[in-house]
Amino acid sequence: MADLGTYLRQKRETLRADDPRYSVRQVAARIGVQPSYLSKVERGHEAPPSEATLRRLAEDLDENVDMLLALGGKISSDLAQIIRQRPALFAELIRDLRDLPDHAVLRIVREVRDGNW
Amino acid sequence: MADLGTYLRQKRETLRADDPRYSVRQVAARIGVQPSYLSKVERGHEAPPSEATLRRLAEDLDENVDMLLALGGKISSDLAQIIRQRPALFAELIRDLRDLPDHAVLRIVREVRDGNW
DNA sequence: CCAAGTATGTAGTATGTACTAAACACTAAA
DNA sequence: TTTAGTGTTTAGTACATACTACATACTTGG
Repeated sequence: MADLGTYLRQKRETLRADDPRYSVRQVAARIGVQPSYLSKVERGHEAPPSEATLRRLAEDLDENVDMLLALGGKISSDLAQIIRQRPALFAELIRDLRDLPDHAVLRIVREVRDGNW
Repeated sequence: MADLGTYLRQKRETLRADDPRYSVRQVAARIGVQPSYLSKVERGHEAPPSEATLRRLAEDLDENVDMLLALGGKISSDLAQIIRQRPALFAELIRDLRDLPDHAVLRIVREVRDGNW
């Protein structure tokens, strides 16, 4: 997978192709950071932004928050909290799911959602 | 649930009841920190230690690592990495599991382990 | 009672996180 | 040709994290 900076730049440039509102400066202004900072993040000259800033970026660029956070080396604080509430249980489950293919995990998601538990 | 400091002190004092090697000084020496630091952590006068230090503590006190990390507001880095590899998928699953009772989650763990997927 | 071991108080530090602020250099339109 | 917008460079900052080092005070077995 691409690193955060590369991914952000690519996405922003794509949006910018049909909308000039997606310049570094204007995106930065909308999400509340300095353009110089966003520029550095996109080029990997700066560590990934905070969770709050990544959330605003995800919204502005219409991207999946959990994905952007992951690229920034972070995990959504609401997920972290859920895990911390039952650490041993979730740790066991997640480690067991590490090698399962996507479709198998998705099947579990669906079963849980259907209430078969 | 108790906070990290209280929990650590309780556990250490319990061990110390039949083994003088579990004084603040001696535990601190074994896990490689200053006794003053461990003392402050146990009394909640200091922020939780790093993941590495919590791991050494867990081993010395024979405690569950994921639990101590959770009490310290952290998530094991290996779990974080597993989640970051498939962020959207795991995010969905974990949020769906939030309200499931322990026994239901355990059933999933067992099914995954039995290879019924 | 005193010496050894115990816990704790106070002060300070190195590194990382998450940015800001201002200036600079380029491009294209009016 | 200047001005409005673009991205970038450089320098610096406020706060958090994760401790250390040393001094002080308590406690308990011999």
